[in-house]
Amino acid sequence: MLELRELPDAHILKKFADRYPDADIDQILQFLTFLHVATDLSNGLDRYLASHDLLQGRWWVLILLMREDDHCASPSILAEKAGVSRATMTGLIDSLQRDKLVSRSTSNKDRRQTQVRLTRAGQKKLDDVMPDYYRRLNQLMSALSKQEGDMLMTILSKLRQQSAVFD
Amino acid sequence: MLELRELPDAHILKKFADRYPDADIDQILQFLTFLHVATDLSNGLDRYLASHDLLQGRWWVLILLMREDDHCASPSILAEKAGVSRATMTGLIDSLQRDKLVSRSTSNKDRRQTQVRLTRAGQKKLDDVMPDYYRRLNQLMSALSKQEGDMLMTILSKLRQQSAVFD
DNA sequence: TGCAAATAGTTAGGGAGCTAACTATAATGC
DNA sequence: GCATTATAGTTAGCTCCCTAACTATTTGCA
Repeated sequence: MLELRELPDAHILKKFADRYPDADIDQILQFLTFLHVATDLSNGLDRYLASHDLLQGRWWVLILLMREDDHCASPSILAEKAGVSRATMTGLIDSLQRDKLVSRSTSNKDRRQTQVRLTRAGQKKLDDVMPDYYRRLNQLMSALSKQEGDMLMTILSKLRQQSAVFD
Repeated sequence: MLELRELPDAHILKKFADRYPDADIDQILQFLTFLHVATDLSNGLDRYLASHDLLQGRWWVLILLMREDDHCASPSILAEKAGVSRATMTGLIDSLQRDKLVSRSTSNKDRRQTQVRLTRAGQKKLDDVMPDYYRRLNQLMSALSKQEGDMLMTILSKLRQQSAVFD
């Protein structure tokens, strides 16, 4: 996602609105600011995770595995839940396995399937990362009042319902 | 940014809250949903732009050039305003130049500097892309009332002020 | 039963982002 | 006035994402 360090000022917005009459300045600012702030936060999260030799993709795989009662899942399931392609998941699992945070084994029932398992080192990695992550998240989200938090969820839900507008 | 197709349910959140006492379930859901919706919209925007042979990075360079009165800027300025590294900007300009949407020329005043200029074809590309983009944006943001739009900007501003929490 | 279709995972190749190192030019300062 | 330092841009090599194509295995149906 683009960082968009310079949002348009009034002069520029007018220039675009003149050439493109459908442009609605408030809507443009809301949308671009939304993407801008989300990108900022996402990059910030990645910087924090990088200090623990993780990034969002690898981190999320560990979390998905910890969610499972037996700490196991197949690459396909992980790919689907993480929202990445199976090919990308292969790479993420490769790199986590290299760091011994997960292990791979072939399923006995279906020899096409691989079982990915969270190792003890993987659980320890999460135990290192998560408490501080939650503390930082708490600091971030405490900037919003209870009402604002509720309103944010309402707004996000309405935007999500429109997510096909670009298709 | 991660797509996070499966947000946690109550059972999973409890499991994490038990192991990590600092976890605040509402805050986690707000934050993950925020990143999730933003990623959805960003991916949607990319899909729309891809139908015009653009992605956010290339598209934003064209917009930044159109903002300038003489439709010119240096790679450094463009990199700074787009929020990408100068190296990335070199690649974006290379590919836009290959498609003849921008041109490069060396500045006479400072021979280290390059002038990047929006070509007529580049302007035409924007004229193809922007009206429909604004119409789709209008449809998206019209899901929010005036109050909700204002509240969104307030919330985003508060979150942005906390963007250093992950540092 | 045996062959076609479906499924799981990986590999190959491409795009866009990054940092670090390099080249060319300009500015500064002894 | 020349050497040092700073600046503009590019190149090289990395990550992580993608799609398409490939291999191995299982399923299903004639």
